[in-house]
Amino acid sequence: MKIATWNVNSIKVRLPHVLEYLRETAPDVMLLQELKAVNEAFPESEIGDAGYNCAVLGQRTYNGVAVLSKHPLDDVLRGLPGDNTDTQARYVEVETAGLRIASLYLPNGNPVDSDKFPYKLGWMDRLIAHTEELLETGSPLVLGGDYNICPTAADLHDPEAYANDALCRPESRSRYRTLVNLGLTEAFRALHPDETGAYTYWGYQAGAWRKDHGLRIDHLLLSPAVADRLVACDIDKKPRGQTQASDHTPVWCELNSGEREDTPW
DNA sequence: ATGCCCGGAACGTCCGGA
Repeated sequence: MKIATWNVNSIKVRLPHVLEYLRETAPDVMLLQELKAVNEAFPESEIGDAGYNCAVLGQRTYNGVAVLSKHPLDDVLRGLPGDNTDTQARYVEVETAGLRIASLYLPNGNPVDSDKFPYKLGWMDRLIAHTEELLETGSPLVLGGDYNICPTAADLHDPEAYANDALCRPESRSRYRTLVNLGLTEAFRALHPDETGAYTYWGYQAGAWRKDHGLRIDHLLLSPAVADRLVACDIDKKPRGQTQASDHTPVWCELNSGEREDTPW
C-alpha cells in the first residue's frame, strides 16, 4: 500500500492538481496540509468521486489538514492534544487501512525572535508527548506531513544561509531528533541515506525551483512495525513543475503487506 | 536588504509563508 503527503498551499487553488495526482498515483492514503479553507469549503464531494474518504480539520485563511483514504476512516482525532488554548488547525489523526495515521503541519516558527518560535518548540514538545502515548498503545503508526524541519545540512541547498532559521535551529532539530529517537524511522532517509539535493519545497521567490534551491521539510515517520514493511519511498517532483504549482511537492512511501516473504524456521 | 512570489481577505494593501 502507498501513503503520500503533500502541502498543497490552498486546496481551493490546487484541487485540479490533487485530483490529477490521485488519478495518476492512486495512493491508498493521502495526507494534505495548508488547506487554507474551512471544513464546509473542503471539496469532499469531488474527492469522494475520486474514491476517497476524508477526515478534515479546516481553518479560514491559514493552516488546515486532512487525511484522504481509499479505506474506511475511523476514530478521528482533530487537533494535537496538550493545549486546549491552541486554535490552529495543524493536526488530524485517524485509523485507516490497519494503521494509526496523522497528517500534521508543524509551525514554521519564523522569525525566531518572535512568539512564533516558542510556539513551534512547544508544539513539537506536545507532538513528542502525544507520540509517546501512541507508541505505548502498540498500534502501527505513521506521522506524515510538513514538519518545517530540515533535519541536517544535507537536506537543504544553502545550510549557511539558513543556520539561524527556525527550520534549522538547534532547538528545532534537537526536538525532531527526540521525536525520531522515540523509535520512529524517517522513510526517505532510511532508504536514501547518502542522497543529497533531495528536496520537497522550493519557494516561489528568486527562481528557487528553476535553480533547484530547495529544502527537504516534508517527512513520513514510521513506527517499528511499519518500518519493517517499508519497501520504497521517494519524492514526486512533477507536481512542483506544473503551472500554478504548490511550493511543496509530494513525498510517498510504499509498504508491503506485512507478511514475511522469507521461509520461517 | 527580510524583498523578489503566491494565496487569502478584501478592494488597498497587508499578513503569512520558509
